[in-house]
Amino acid sequence: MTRTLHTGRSFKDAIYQQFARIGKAVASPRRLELLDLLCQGPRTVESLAQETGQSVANTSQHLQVLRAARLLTAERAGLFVTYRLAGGDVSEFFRTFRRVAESHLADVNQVTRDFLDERGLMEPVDRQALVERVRCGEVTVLDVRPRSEYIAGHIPGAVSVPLPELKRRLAELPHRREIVAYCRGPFCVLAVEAVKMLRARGFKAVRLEDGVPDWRAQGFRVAAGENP
Amino acid sequence: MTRTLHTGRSFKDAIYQQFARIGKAVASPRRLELLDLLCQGPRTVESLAQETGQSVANTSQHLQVLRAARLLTAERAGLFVTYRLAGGDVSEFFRTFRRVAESHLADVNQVTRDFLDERGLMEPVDRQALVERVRCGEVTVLDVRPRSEYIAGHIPGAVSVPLPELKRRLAELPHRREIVAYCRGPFCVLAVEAVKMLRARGFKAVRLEDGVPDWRAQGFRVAAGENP
DNA sequence: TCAGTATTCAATAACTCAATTGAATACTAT
DNA sequence: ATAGTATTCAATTGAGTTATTGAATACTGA
Repeated sequence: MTRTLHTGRSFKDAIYQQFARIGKAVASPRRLELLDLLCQGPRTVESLAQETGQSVANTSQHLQVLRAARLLTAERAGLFVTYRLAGGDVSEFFRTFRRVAESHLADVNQVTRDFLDERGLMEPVDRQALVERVRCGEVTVLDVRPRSEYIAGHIPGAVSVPLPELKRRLAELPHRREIVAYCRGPFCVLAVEAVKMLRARGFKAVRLEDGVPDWRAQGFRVAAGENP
Repeated sequence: MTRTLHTGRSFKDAIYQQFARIGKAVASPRRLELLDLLCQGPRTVESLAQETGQSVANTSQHLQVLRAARLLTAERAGLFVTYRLAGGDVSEFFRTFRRVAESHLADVNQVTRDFLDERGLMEPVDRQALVERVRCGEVTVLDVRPRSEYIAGHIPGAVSVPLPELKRRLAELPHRREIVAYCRGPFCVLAVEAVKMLRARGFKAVRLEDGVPDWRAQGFRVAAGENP
């Protein structure tokens, strides 16, 4: 009766080996960063390399690993190759992954607190109320990510002011009305920097922790294109 | 202006490195199998080693990796150490992981088809209707997993008949009424084997692809303990 | 065709991981 | 205490992964 000892062993081995392709793909910090960035929208190899501070060759190789695991697709357009998520469920997967890391790894919260939790920036924002207040013009929503990410998808009504431009575009912002700044998500520094700068100059600013994928996952509408 | 070139680089590195702890934990087929088994309920090291066909030492080491990533907790009781999921969200994470693998890796479906999709076993079962029919006594639900997994959690009304016992307990089963067999989930062979055996003996049997975690995730009640 | 640019490939060296082995530890029951 | 069992540890080996480098390829526009 060796039967029960290896019931479908070769099948199990094959299945878990396939599953591990996904696991191996998300086992490297570099690749997780690339995946996170691609959750914001499609990008070329070079722009990803620049954003992450890696060499182009290294970035290209990591992207190929992610593509081999079918988490990304690549498309050549002229000189450039654009990578994008292979589907909406990949973005959901990344969010689940991030949530597990967040809730199980105390170190994540420690690191985050050390870097981000300054000056009471962590007040939670009521999303449903925010939608209403934007519609009434009671609040200005600021998207401080690079413009290409804004175009790929943004919170309806949000104004695009990439962080590097913020300082010289302060005149465009209302001094009385509340400003809600958001960026890529809970672990992105852009909105935190923006809020710090705005507050230092007397604006009434708070941070929304959501990124666009989080906003979408909560069932809210997402706008695409150049306009708010 | 080197500022923008490495905005919060050390923070990002720290965060993604933490995320990668989870990724590395699920990068090994062996560990994924252990995680899958633990989604069915707590188990000791030795029973996991036996189930997976691995040495106890190797199993113990993999379990410790999963524990270091905070996906599992361990508790000693006498001679035995019992490992269990560190939280309900780990089970949800595994389900998401599995779904991504399933929908993006064509090979997973190929392998599954080769092993499981025989004799039209793949008809889908209507879950909501199943709940009703169980209540009315129109159908018998068979849990063919090991008894300990049944006790840890099962579909309400289901009868526990572990696959190795099925052959000699056929007399307990109704010949007219439909039998729905389930096991650990869509990639488990137990229920498939059960249905094959039952059909060969003239029973009217179908397979429910869900495992208990899937059943629970769909919002259905799960029963615990010895009784249906 | 040629120069120029974005991306990929191939080879390498440093590093990390997986499975095995045998020994050590933790605990129970006698 | 002692024997016996479950688990963990430590050391080893071979395999796999990462980042780097320089060259090759793919494409555009003159």
